[in-house]
Amino acid sequence: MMAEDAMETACRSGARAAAQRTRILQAAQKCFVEHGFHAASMATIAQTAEMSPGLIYRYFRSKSEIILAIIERQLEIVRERIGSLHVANDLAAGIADSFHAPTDCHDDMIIAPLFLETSAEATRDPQVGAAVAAVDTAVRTEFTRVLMRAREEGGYGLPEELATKRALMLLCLFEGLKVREAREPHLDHGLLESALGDILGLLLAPQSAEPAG
Amino acid sequence: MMAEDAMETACRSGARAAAQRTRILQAAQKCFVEHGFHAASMATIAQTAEMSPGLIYRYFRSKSEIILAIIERQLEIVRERIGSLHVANDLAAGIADSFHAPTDCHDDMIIAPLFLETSAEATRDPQVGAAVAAVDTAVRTEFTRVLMRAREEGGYGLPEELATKRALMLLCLFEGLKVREAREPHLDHGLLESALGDILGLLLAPQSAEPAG
Amino acid sequence: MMAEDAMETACRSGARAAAQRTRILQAAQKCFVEHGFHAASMATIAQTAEMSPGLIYRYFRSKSEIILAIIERQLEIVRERIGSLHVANDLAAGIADSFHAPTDCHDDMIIAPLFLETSAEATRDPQVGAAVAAVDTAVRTEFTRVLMRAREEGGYGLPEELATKRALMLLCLFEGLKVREAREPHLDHGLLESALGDILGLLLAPQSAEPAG
Amino acid sequence: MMAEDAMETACRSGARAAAQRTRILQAAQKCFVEHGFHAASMATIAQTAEMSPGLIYRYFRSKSEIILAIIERQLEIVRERIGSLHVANDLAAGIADSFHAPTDCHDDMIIAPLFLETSAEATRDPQVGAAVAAVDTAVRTEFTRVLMRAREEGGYGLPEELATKRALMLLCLFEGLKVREAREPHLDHGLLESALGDILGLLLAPQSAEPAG
DNA sequence: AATGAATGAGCCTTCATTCAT
DNA sequence: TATGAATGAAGGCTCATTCAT
Repeated sequence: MMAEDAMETACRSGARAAAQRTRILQAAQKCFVEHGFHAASMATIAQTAEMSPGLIYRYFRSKSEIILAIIERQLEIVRERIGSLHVANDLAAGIADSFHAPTDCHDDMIIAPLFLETSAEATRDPQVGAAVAAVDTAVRTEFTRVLMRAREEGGYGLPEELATKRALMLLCLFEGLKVREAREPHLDHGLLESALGDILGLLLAPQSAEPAG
Repeated sequence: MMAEDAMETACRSGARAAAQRTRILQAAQKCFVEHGFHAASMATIAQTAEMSPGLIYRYFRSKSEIILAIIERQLEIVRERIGSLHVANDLAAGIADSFHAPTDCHDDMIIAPLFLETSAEATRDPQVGAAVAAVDTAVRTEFTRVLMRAREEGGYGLPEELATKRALMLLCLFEGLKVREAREPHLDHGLLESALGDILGLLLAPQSAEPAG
Repeated sequence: MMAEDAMETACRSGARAAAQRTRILQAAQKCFVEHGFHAASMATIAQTAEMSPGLIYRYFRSKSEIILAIIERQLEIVRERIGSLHVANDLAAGIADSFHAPTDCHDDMIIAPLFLETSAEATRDPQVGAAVAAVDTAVRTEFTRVLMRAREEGGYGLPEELATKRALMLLCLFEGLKVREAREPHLDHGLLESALGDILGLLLAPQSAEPAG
Repeated sequence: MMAEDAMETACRSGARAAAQRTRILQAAQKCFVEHGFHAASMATIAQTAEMSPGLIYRYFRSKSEIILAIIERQLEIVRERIGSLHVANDLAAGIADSFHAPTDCHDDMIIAPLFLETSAEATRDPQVGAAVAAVDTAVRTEFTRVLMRAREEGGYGLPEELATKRALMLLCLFEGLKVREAREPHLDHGLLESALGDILGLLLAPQSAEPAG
């Protein structure tokens, strides 16, 4: 009721504030991975972030805003990854490795449970649905572009129609891997890598004559 | 007063009891799809089932038992579907169609949001994790078997190692489709069908000489 | 709404009805002893009485009416026991024996937990309080009368004032034994009997010269 | 901001926390006396304590923990009282006075309804049963010791066997008084005091020759 | 007379959020 | 900025009671 700088309604700015927000988001992500969006309580998040529950509300308006931020960050990671299709040499190995990576609070990974809950939430929350659809469309578009690009330019030289189909299937495949990560975490690493090698070989092979579907 | 001594699944037996259980499960499934496992309240489920909250507990011991029952039913559907790979003629079309099917309480469909939440839950609840892993392993095994079976016997005549890899990728692909269903519900139906046709053609093609990965 | 014999508002009459009431009361008593007045549910009582919950309400208007009936029966037993002071020979042994009697549904025993819960309830429910106080006063009066009666008439020949005091103390003693029964159920039987013999000897001894209080 | 690192009894520490715990326990005791352990609701307790229901759970894990705390406190009072037999002068008056003391939330009194419900609960809850039995045994032991102690040392000079019996009977008598307090709250004070004087005179009298039982 | 399915109020408990300090 | 005590609205679940059969 005294010094009350009421002009800062939303979030804060400045280096300190950013650090706090990051701290909270990392804690929240850890809790969400461990318990899910709903089962993770603000108290637990606060404890994990080693701060008081009240303080969190200085940086986020609500729990749902934190969830949105986490989802947004996950989408951001996807956006950052767009284009990694270039490096076709060890693609299978890279993807397979990220499969068995530890679920730590790595800030640059698509965490399977978060991905799944986000995808489910997309069917309920229009805001999430729109954001997710936008990113996915962008990814498919970029995938398609890379598949169409000439081989000598680091692409795969597929004709547009085929590239569009293959891009979609690639996306499904990668997302399916996230599902697999959650449902069968002890999946054999060697099998996974060679299976990926096989299918990527098929999908990205230079086109001469298509097999009859 | 009708067939009295029927299968005693859980708490009560009898035709009436079975009908009530079904009614509850359908209502619960609807609520879970709309709000998620944890956000759906027993009160909402009761209202959807057009009964009082207390009555539900005559047929299910707890909310979590209902969740488990729903999950178990979804897994059951998967089990029932194992082997549909045989019918390779319109496989792509069939899968694509089920993609755009209405999300009604149809009792024989794998509902995308439920599938995703279940997969996420598998990460946390060991009971769910075990059930899910068991089913998935069975599916992969059956997929592999079909891929290995001779063409004249309705199979695809793949050698074992390749069949194992392709089965895994097929599973990922199908699961990825469920993700897509949630994230991009308005995906173009024709594209999806032809993309599926293309990739299934690649994966299930008769083997003469493999393309170099 | 059809044949509705509305003239039977309260309980039923007839041999069958009485038997049912008894059956219910015995079941209720057993449940109350095991779980307490509040923790025992009507469903449990019904199950114990091997009848449906609904049927109970044909014979008792409410659970609280059953509780009252049980309390009333316990008081009745007390009333019936009034006057047993006559038989002074084996009084100590008799009391001590009833201490270690099995807690079965014996219909003619003062059950310790019921006695205690009833006494507690007496401080809350005026109806119970009044009934209990009435019985206790009667008991004290009768005790006093016996203590005053001449020895040759089966009494103890105490003067009125002393008899009044001793009657009160005897009542406390007996009630204290009920408490002991609940709190120290494995109390040594021999000790109890001889302790009772000792104190009864003191209290009921022929009066020549009183000790100075 | 005051004495910060105090005794950490349960969940929280600090002067404020202790005060809150006390506040809750006093409110709970009042409610338990008025309604009984099970009939008193957390909402009522919270209202009595003039706080929100949720806050109680900051200081107690559950209702049952509160009940246990109340019971434990009552037992503690008994422990503190052990040994008051010394002061034989006005013993009868003192006991009689405490009989008619107001039932306020005095923190150092054995409240009759609580005592009775606790005793009944001892029959059902093993934890309560054990605690109660332990205290009672201690009390009897101490009573016996005092009765055996030489008169010149503030005791009553009874031989061991007799002391054991009389100690048991004294305990019953005192407990019976608690029953009486609940069942006949308007019992004549003068009568009670003189009756106690009489019986204590008998039980604690110097031993020369026992009367024949 | 008898059943047991059904109701709905109320109970214990949790938790997102606020606010005095 | 930071705390954590406090709130109060649900949430899951139980149970006395009713009623169609």
